[in-house]
Amino acid sequence: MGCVMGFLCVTKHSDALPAQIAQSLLQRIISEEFPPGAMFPSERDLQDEYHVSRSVVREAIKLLASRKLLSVSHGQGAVVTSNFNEPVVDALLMAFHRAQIRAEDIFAVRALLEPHCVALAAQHATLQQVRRLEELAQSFEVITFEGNDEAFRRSLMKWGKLDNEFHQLLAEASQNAVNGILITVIVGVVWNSISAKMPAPPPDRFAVAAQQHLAIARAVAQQDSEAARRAMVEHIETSLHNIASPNDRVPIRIETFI
Amino acid sequence: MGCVMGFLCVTKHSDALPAQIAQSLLQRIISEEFPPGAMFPSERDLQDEYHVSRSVVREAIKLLASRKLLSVSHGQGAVVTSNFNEPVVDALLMAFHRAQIRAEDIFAVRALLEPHCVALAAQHATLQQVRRLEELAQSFEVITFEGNDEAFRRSLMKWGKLDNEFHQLLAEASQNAVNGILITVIVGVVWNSISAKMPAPPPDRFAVAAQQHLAIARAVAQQDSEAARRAMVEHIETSLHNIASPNDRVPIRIETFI
DNA sequence: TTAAGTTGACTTGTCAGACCAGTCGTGCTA
DNA sequence: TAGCACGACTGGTCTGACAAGTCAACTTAA
Repeated sequence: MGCVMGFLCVTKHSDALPAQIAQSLLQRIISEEFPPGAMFPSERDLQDEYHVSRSVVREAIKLLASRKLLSVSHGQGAVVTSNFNEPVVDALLMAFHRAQIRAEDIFAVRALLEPHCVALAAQHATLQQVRRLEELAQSFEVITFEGNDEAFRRSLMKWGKLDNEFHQLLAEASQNAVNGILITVIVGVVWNSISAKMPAPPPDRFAVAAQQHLAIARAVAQQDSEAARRAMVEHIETSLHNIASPNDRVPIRIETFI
Repeated sequence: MGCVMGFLCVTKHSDALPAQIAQSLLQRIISEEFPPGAMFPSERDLQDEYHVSRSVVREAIKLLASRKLLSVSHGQGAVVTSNFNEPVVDALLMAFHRAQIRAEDIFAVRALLEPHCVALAAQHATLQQVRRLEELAQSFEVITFEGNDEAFRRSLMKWGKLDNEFHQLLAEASQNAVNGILITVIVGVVWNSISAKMPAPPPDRFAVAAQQHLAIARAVAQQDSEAARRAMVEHIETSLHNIASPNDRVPIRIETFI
């Protein structure tokens, strides 16, 4: 009763039991006692271990799951996911929606971050990263945007997935992890939100973007920072026009937030 | 039973009741049916309204509270906070800790974002914003960093609060809300995390920073974008040396995460 | 009249135990 | 051997009870 962690036995019995247990569990996740991918103890087990009721355990688990640190499924149990970027995307999406951010503003920031980042990447990218980058850049070309709306959405999703990886890879190669996380997160916001509602543009728009991806990859491969920077500036500008109108607000997709 | 929103009555009874209700409530928060600061319905009321058990309602509320959209206190009830930036700070803190971000990397990104931002602010700041900026810049000077460690922490906290507002105000004045949110969030990370563990530096370090704040405010007041940019570059550099060693990792404060 | 204290009607927090509802492996049966 | 039924897990929901905190209205004493 109010006795957390057994021996630790917090006597102060007036404070958020679920939060305390969630904290304890989080610490055990961070310390890799429960490494990513591992099975999490069942609610009944935790109930016994912490000597609290199952409701408390459930709320604690819910707390962690809402941060996407656990993935729980009915009948099976919970597994540790240790997903630390997605919660940022979710929260940022919310903040952007709240502030009625325009697509234009997002791309203005990207136009600041990414050229700088790609210039760094041109200096620091490993051979392996360059190879993957070129591979990715080439795969944009084979995506076709013909057909009805449903086919367009499918293609768009494929494109978005590649685009995510492309920009994320560049960010990683820049050797500044903050850059990496911010760009990953912002690109995530763009694809999670804005692009979901974009109208189908003329197909050749994407051909231009595909060429730009190739140009960026080439410049990075040649370690030409300035060319890379220029190519990225151009690409960001094109992207804005491709996937949004400047005054588009960030639409919220509540279903992904909870 | 499994019948959400009364008339809506989702017959599919196999999926995350609490999440559905949290979604519904979130929508009602966003639509300002429950405006920020307003009292939230009690658990029993919601239980009746949605025709589910209290456990389900509690979990739904917990979901929203964990996103800091509600603030619930024992015996009183829950109030709507609509706090959309803090969740980003929390999540980002987590992501940074996970990626073992160095303080240096954070300040490298600030050195990219903030000078650009302050240059815009110099062009777009309103008279009111300029006044407040100068007011803030002056109040840094009167903070003294003498005395024992506890006194130092108190002064540091006061400084941090002002610093937060100073940089946030500049970000707002830049007229790019994305910039505003990102900078607010990053400054939040810095003050929430790194500065909590900083050792007490020689007091005159802060005097230099105070002077820089004044220089920035002056440049913005004179609408001199370039001077503002230069002053900010210098300031960011000083700040890094003031509040962290370059190789400091972002420490995690789990207690604030849950 | 005023100040302090008590009571009661709220609120959220926790507990216990029951049952429903999925998932998966075991072992029986055809 | 292929397929099915069962049982032993898992999480999901419901119920009703009580503890614990808060606040306002009401009483009581100065």
